[in-house]
Amino acid sequence: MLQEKASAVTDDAMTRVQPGGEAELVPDPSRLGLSTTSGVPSGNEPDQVHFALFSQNIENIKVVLHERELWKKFHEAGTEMIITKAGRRMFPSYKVKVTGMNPKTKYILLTDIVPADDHRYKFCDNKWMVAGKAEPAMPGRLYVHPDSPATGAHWMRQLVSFQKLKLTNNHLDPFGHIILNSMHKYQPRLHIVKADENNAFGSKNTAYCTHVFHETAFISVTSYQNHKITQLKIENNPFAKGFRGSEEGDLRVSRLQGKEYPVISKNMVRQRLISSHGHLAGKLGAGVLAGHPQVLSSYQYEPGVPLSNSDPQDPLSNHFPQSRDPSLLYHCFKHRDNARHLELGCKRPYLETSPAVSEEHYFRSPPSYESPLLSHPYCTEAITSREACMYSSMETESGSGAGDAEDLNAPSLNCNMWATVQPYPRYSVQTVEGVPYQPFTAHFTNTATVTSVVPHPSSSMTSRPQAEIGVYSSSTVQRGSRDRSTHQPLYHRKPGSPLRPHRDLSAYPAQSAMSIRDPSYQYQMGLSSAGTHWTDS
DNA sequence: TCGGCTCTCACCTTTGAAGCGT
DNA sequence: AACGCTTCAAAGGTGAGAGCCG
Repeated sequence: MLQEKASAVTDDAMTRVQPGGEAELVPDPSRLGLSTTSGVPSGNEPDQVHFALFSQNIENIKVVLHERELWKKFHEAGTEMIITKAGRRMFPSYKVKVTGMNPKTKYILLTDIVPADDHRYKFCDNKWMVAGKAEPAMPGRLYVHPDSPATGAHWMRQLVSFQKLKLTNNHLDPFGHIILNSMHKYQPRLHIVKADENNAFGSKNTAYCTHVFHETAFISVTSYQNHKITQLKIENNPFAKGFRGSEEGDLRVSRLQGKEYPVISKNMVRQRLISSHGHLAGKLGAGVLAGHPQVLSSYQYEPGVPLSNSDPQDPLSNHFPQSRDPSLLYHCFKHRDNARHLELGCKRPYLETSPAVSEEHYFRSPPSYESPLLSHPYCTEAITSREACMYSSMETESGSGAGDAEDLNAPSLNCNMWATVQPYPRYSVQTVEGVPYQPFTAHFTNTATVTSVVPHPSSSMTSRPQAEIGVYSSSTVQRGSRDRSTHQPLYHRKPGSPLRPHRDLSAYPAQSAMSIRDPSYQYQMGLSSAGTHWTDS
């Protein structure tokens, strides 16, 4: 039942990816609760939600993944992302070009990373294989773009970059980084939430859309398993330039020779021999990474649901046992419920980090499955002197923490309830392509707060790489004339400075939003069974 | 006890932001 | 205000070794 509820609330429109990688909106009544058996919209059902949805103009928004080709390269090799205790950035970084927004409307852009499935993986014989059942999901956290909320004009002006986002395997991470399990597969998602003054977050009219770029899926690791990924990172990441040296020569040679796999350097050989000489053997052997039946089978999300868009020739399937449509998935829906969730109270917002108070304080909070955004809206005041700010709620098995079923007495469409993290397959929500899709839910409630939050344009909007996608800024950045208004050191945690994982948001007036300078805001949201937020009926 | 796998940490190089002087 | 230089934090992957588990 909960699943049905989830499906009803989440995906009411998806997009097919067009040649350019843009999303084409495809309203899907089936995801509006009008049908739960098929992802194919009938088009016959009266659907006021669609009407409302379109009135939001959300459907016009198109999102293009920046450096898509690079992502594809990684994806074809089986993208791996390092996760560390201190937090590691993603590379390639998640950057998008957004178009189709109303220039004057305010939007909030945020990302989250959800489990792609229920499996734990191991890298064996030069390919990823299912190694068992996934460990319990980490508390879900949201990364809100530091410029949020900002006008459509602002978002469309240049690339929107989430490069500051960090991944960690520290379950007690106080920094607001997104917590992942190693050797698990994840899928980043982008959410665009309409939040202008007349249609604020949490209001009845709030609409959002979710974009999923299939090629950004990755397996989290604590050290690279596939040397091809290592080489791609070294080749493409400026910070890894120092490792190019002779290795690069090897790569260059291999590329020139048109080999699918690079010549393996001494170091690589050594490394692989140490870790698993099977890898090397496989690589030097056939050089073809055949899909593993067992792995592939795990991606049959729904019996009877064809993976119509999966490309059997997609080399990715040789690495990532995933056959989803190699495209952007997208869904929009209109928020219908006025949340009373403010009453529910924010569980432990991560703010200033103080070792003394920190994790213990935070995690001792009563289990609750409410999305952090539910209990605490943007919490302007909360977002302060940290690299990342997030709100949290404790994960519960039953979802009872969300507790307050009464408060969740909302219609089937409820934008205030942003889904908790679940692997895709657990949801019966169907995309147009027949791919179950995980709803993203969270609570955005306080209009005033939202609008006063974080006004820091400029920050992580990347300017340099725009040419790559044909977007240019009227201004140029020159050495010595950098915009130092961004990432103000005032709020930059210096070494040795105390960490303050959280503080009571309620203690800070909205004016304190003035101090929000951090480039990122990461929110923690509850991870629950699908029904946690859908107990309303 | 042993071996394999996973994870952590110190290390080194590069990049870019910040600070300061001109 | 613009520019140039210096400093340093943070980014990257490497590699050794510790810890865990079967």
